[in-house]
Amino acid sequence: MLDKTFNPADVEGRIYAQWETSGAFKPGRSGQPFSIVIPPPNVTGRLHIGHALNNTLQDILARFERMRGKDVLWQPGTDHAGIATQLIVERQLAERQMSRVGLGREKFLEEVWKWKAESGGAIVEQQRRLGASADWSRERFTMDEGLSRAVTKVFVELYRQGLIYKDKRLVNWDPRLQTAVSDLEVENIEVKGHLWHIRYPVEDSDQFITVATTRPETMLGDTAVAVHPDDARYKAFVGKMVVLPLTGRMIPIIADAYSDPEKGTGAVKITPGHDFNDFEVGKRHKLPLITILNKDGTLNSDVPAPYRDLSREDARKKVVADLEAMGLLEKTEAITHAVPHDEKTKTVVLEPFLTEQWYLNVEPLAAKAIAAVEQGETKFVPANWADVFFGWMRNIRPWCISRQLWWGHQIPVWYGRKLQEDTLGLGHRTAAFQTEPFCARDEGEAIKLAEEYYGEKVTIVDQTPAYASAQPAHYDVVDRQSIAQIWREEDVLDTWFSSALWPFSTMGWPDETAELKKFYPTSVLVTAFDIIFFWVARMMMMGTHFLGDVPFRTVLIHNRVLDEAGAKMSKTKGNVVDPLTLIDAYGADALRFTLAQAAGQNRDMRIGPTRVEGGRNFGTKFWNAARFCEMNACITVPGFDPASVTLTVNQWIVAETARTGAGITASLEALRFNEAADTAYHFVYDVFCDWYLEIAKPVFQQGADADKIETRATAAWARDTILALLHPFMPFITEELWARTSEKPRGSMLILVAWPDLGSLPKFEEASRDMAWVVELVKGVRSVRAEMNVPPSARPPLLLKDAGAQSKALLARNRAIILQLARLASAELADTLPRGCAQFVIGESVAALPLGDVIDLAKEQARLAKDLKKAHDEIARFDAKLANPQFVAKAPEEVLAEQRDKRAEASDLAVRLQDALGRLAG
RNA sequence: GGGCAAUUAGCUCAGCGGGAGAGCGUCCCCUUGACAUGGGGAAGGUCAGAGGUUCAAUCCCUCUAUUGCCCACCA
Repeated sequence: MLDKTFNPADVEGRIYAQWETSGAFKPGRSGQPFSIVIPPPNVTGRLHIGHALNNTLQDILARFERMRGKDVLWQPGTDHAGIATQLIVERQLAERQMSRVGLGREKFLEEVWKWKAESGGAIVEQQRRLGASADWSRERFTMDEGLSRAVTKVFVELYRQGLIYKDKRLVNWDPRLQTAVSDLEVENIEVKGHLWHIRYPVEDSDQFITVATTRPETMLGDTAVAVHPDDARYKAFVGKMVVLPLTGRMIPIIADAYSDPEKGTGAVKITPGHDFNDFEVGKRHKLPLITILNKDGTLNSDVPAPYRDLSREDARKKVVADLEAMGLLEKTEAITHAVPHDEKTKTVVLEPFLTEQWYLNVEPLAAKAIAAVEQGETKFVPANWADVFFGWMRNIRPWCISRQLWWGHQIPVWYGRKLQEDTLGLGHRTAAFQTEPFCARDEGEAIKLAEEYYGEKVTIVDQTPAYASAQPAHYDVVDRQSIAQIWREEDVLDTWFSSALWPFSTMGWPDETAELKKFYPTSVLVTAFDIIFFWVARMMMMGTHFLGDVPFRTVLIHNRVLDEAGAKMSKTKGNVVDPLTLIDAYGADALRFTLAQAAGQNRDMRIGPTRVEGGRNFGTKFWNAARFCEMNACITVPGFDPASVTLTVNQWIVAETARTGAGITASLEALRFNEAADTAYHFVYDVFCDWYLEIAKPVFQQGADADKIETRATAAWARDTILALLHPFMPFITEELWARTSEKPRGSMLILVAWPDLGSLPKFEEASRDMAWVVELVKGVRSVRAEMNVPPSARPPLLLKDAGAQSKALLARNRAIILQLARLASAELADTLPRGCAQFVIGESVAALPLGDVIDLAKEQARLAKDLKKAHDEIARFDAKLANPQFVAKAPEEVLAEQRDKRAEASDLAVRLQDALGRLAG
């Protein structure tokens, strides 16, 4: 006997283990391939509600297609998440009074791997808690050996194709981590700031030229002032020099169209070393470039002594104060402006900083990816996301792929240098310090390349020699025993570089594996819109470039999960909804079903305890329906043919179940999860429980034996079918019921049961018409009873007046059901109605409850009058339409006929209501 | 500054060229043998506003307003 409620905590773990050990998650069946790669979460992360949604949708598809007989590969794994992970480990080291630099690269990486081993399983365990049916035996990690091999191959090939190159230019620099970040990792945040107007004295005059800036400290690196060539105010100044305050340097006033006369003062300070635009201006005018910052963001030794080693913030204050003291600060305006921040922490202000970095010229790759989407080889769902994809791809810029981190794929480039023999120990030949990059798959190949290049033996040194970038005066530290040396590039690759290969690197590429052949391109990628650029676009580029085919046929973009109040979840706000807490409280099925129901196409979804409670209640409802079946001996009958049932109610539920199954199937095929979930929800509540099981009750209690047998078998069939249809959404509760609602153990777990094939079942149209009439009649009685305050315990008779032959037959056939559901003593035909009836119209008939003297005449009159008014309103609406000659002339015939029918219906209704009112009065 | 999306019942959202839907909440009734994590009934909406297309517009088009998001080098 089933308990009154389902207790998820008792069964989820057990059932999950059964699935996993049975091999149900593994591919290898004979059907058509269906594959999904999971967006790999950060290996040391924890499951948040966004993951829960993302994984739920994938799992629904995986389970659905598996039941449909496809050979499903759901590829799981995790991402090494360079910056995030390195930061965590550094923080832990700091707590132990240790540091990354103090440990050194090798030891530090050992620490990271240790941490990965400790915490790396957590998120995967959480995905299991959710019920994810991924093939864990294939779990991959972006830094594991196979994937690293793919990364190296891709890098080397792109390098040799000339698409990867090193360049010295401004990058977005994170002074805290001391690494470059890509454009995408920058978030411009509006902050309150100031616009300082600073006077620069013009040489040999008592005049000033005033520039406006939000970053006054950068003036220490100014190398020009630019004005617009057509700006009459400043024409006379062009070509003159100004004395840069605080430094005394002389810098030119130049004319450049970059300067916008409308903005600021119309004259703009040019700092090529610390501003992307100024960098370009500097190039155009061959201006010197001065870097004023150290890598940690403090001011370096190229600024006047009072400012050295100050933080950016302190330097700003001091510069402003000093200028003010000198009377060179014209005014200070309070403004709000966008300032580049680190996209993840949103706290660190990034600086444009001149460094040498590795870049990938993505333009040719983007062209292929764009073409693939244009040709429909990959489809976006919803389709409008393709425009977002196109918009970015068509304006794509070189991707800065190097990071000054230790945790990540170390760039497979070795630098070599060769000392001229005659310079050994002498220290005067700069040529000796020329370095040459060798891009290679491994050290051996690098040595080979270098030896070919230098024509002599090469030795490896551990890391960049101190003298590699040193000045010639340091010659004497040279290791004289080696003439030619190579050392490996210390930088690592952007995490997204390896993620971009995920769809094929996880399948064994670059080897030509059976998986690749069968499962690439993958069927669908399920992800959120915020990583279209970071991830989707880059997978598209790498896939089309290296595999010659797109990585996925469909990209399903789902929306973000907000908290119940509609706010974005963030740790700082403390409104993060933890999916594990929800699973603990309501069960994984409840969370999954709620997420699926909320997964509309357009809007962000709001999820919180009250919503999930609804999902839990749904599970309980169905659980109890199954419990009712169990109590009434509804046992799955092997070989039962739903097409063979004879009772109206059974024919009806067979047809309704088939309709529901078709609806869910179509919705899932179209990736409309909310539609599929809603269809199931309403079928269970409104059809199966509220009507079918209620009607089955009297059958089970006092029906004929043959009817009982058929209804039991049909109920069991319908229940089993619903279990299967619900399984993708609520795998645990359905699996548990599947196991517990059969006398003998079933042959297979539900996870591998075939998706219900309902297409060939008869429609049972007559039974459906019967039931529609019964439902309408019962609802009519209930409505009257409630409104007329007929006590629930009272069992009045029902009289049916003016019934036609069909209604008479319907009443006769379904009398028992009607009496039970409407709580009536009798239901008979009548030619006339006694006084004091509560009446309602059903079809051509009038149904009446004779209430005698207890009837509240005024109330009944009002009720009927209200209905009558409604009918009259409708008639008026249809008349207006039908009286329009344009409508009659132009509307399609079937629409016209439909409108006439409806008009007639409303008109008949009005007549009968009028009669009823008349009887009431008379 | 450019782009995208949204605006439907008190709240959260579906829907979508031919008679306005769900969940939650509210109100009334019911502890009836599957389920009170339940059942029955009801109230509640000129589908943001203004134009246009159409025989017909909540739905298509344009504009406006409001909100949210994305992108952008703005001193």
